[in-house]
Amino acid sequence: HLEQSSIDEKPLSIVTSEAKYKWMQIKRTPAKTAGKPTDYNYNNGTSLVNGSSSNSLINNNAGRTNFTNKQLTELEKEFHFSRYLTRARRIEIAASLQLNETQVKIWFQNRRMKAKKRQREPDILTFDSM
Amino acid sequence: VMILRSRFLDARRKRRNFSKTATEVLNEYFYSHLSNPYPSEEAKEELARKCGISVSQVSNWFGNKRIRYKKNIGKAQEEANLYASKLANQAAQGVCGIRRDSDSSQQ
DNA sequence: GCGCTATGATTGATCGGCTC
DNA sequence: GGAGCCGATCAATCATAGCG
Repeated sequence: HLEQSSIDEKPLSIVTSEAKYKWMQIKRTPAKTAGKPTDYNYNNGTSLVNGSSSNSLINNNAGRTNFTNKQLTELEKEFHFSRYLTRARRIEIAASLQLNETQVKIWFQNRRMKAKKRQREPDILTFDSM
Repeated sequence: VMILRSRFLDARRKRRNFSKTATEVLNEYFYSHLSNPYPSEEAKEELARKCGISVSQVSNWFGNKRIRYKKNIGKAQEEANLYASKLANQAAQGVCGIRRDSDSSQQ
């Protein structure tokens, strides 16, 4: 972690947004998920937004993957069965859903956090409007 | 049925903008901690209480704020200037409602 | 209403820290 | 040394709110 930024403290009285602090320069490495032995990027960059079609829509190279409804449904189903995956099960799921192991692992991690958050702050379902 | 379920379970469909005072409170905090706008869990709880929103919403707000602020660096930021002068005035008057970042923390 | 921008929420993926 | 997990965050995107 970065200690004080080189240009630390004391913004100018007139913040013309130029005085940058460390956090303003944070950049994350693009995302390396894509190509992994287990998955393939069919669909070159094109994407059909959460389609009802079947196959994944992975961003060509790096970037964020858009899971299909089918993939999400299966992952949810699995999650409700067990919140944690064994290595073996992860491999199976990844293969059947054509995702790589890391994606499945991360999905479960995020899903656990989501569940935890919902437990802390339950959804207030409002059925008005529709 | 599944379609309807997913449709209505998508919380994004129903959204309210925060009250003006809530936004004001959040902005005051953000700009008075511009060197490190990452409120602690306790600070988030305090802000949530003051604004009448949840801690998650406070987190979302800061997440969006930081990203959008960064995207606007270089462009004119009236809001930033507005709060900058507001803070300057408060400092001049010794107002201590909002304590400014006195340290140079990280992350 | 329509088009466009502002804004709150969601989520795949990254980062640092910790455990085993 | 390394893999997986957690908690926080990033960054892109979605969907609606709000304004002219």
